[in-house]
Amino acid sequence: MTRIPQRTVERFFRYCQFLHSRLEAGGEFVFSHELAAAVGVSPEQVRRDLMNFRLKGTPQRGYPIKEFMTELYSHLESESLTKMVLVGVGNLGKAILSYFLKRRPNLSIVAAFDQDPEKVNRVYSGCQVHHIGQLEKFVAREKAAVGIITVPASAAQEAADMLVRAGVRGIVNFAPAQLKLPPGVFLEQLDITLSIEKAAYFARKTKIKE
Amino acid sequence: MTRIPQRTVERFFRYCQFLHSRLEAGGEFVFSHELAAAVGVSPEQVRRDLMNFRLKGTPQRGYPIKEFMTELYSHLESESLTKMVLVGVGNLGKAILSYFLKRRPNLSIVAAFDQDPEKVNRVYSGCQVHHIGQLEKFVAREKAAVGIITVPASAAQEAADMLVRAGVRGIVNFAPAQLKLPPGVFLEQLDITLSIEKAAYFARKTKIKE
DNA sequence: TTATTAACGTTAATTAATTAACGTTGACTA
DNA sequence: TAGTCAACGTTAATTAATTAACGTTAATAA
Repeated sequence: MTRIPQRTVERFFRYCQFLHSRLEAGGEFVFSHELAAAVGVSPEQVRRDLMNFRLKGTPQRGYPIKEFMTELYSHLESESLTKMVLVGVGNLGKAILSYFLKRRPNLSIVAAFDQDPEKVNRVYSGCQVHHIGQLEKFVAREKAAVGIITVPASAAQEAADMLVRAGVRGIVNFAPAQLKLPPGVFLEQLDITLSIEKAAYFARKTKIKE
Repeated sequence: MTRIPQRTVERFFRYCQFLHSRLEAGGEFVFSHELAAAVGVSPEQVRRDLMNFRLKGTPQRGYPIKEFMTELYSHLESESLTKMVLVGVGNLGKAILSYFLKRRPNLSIVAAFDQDPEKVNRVYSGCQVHHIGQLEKFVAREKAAVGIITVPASAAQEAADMLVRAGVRGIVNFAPAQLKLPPGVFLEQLDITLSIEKAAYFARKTKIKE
C-alpha cells in the first residue's frame, strides 16, 4: 500500500471523530464539504486525503460513512487491543485518564504508575495506579505498546528508560524535556506550555491580516 | 522584516527553553549541534532557522546566547505583559495553571473561570477562579489577549463565543470540538486524545524501518 | 432524451519545509 | 606565516504538503 502522509493521518483521526457522531445520528453518507467544515480544512484537501485510502464516493451522495470507517480503522488501528500505560498521576495524568475512559474500542490505558504512596492502589477513571517500581515488570508482561509520560521534566528520561527497557514501541511525552530514545521507538512530544506560548505569539501577530 | 516560517517559530520556543537553562548554568555561547541535540533536529536545520533571525555566530564559539535571547524575545514576545485567561478548572485546567506558575516574564494566566460554585473563589497555583458569568466583563476590562479553553466539548463553543465577544485575539482549545471563530482570531487546536491516538498508530507502524 | 448540475477524483501547479552541498571564517599550530 | 579544521552561513536541490484546475459522473428535470 502506498505510504500515507503524516499530516493526512493526523487529519484522518479528526474526520473519524466527526464521522462517529454522524453515524450515531443515523447518517449514512457524508460530503467532502461537510467533513471539511467539521475539521476546518478545504473540501479539496478532504478529497485529496481520501484518495490515499482509495475511498470512493458519488457526486450525489458523497462518501459512505460505514465503509469509510471500516477502511479507516483497517489502516489506522490494529485489530487487536493496543495497550498503553501512563506514568505520573498528577493533574494532567488524571485528565488524560478521564479522557480515555471508554473512548476507543481498541485503544486503552491499562494501568497508571506513580511514586507517591498516597496514589498507589487508588483508581482514577477506572484505571488502577501501581507503584513505579512495578512498571517494567507490568509493561513487559502485558506487552503494552505505548507509554504516556506525565511526570516532571526531571524524571522524564528515567521514566522513558524504564518504558523502553520494558519494550514499548512508542512514547508520548508531556514533560518539557528532550528524551533520548533508541531508534525504532516512536516519540511524540507534546509540550502544552510551549503550544500556549506559540499561540500567544501568533495571537499578537494576527492583527489586521486574516 | 522577512516573514518567519511557522515551523521555525515553533522550534524557536524550544531553542529558547534550552538556552534558558544554559544561560543559567553560566554558558555564554552555544553551537548549532548543541541546540540540535537539545531539541532533536539536525544542526543544518538550526543554522537555517537562525538565519531567519539574522543571528550571527562564529565558527570558534558558536552563537552568543545573550544576543540570541534578546533577538528572539524581540521577535517572539511583546515588551509588555500578555494576559491570558483559562476557562474550565478541571484536571487539565489545574495542570496548565501549575505549569504557568512564574514561567515566563511577559506571559501569564491572570484569571480562571468555572461554573462550579465549589471552585469559584478558590485559588489554584496562585490563580484566582471566578464564576463564568464574570468572564466577559473581566476579559474586556483586563484586555486579556488569549483564552485557554479546557471545558468539555459541549461547552467549548459557548466559551469561545464569550471570549471573542470580550475581545481576545487568540484561543487555545483543548476540547475535541471544531470551533467557529470570526476571522482575525487565532486558533490553536490541541486535542490531547487525538495526539495519543496518533502516537499509537505510528508506534505500531514503526517496526523495522528507522 | 438530453441539458443541467453538484460533487467527485485526478493531475498539475504552487508553496512550504527540509536536507544537502559547499564556500567562508578565524583561531590554533607547526 | 601558511596550513588545518571545525563550525558557520548561504544557496541550491529535494521532498512534502497544499491549493487549484478541470474533466467525469450520475441523478434530476425539462
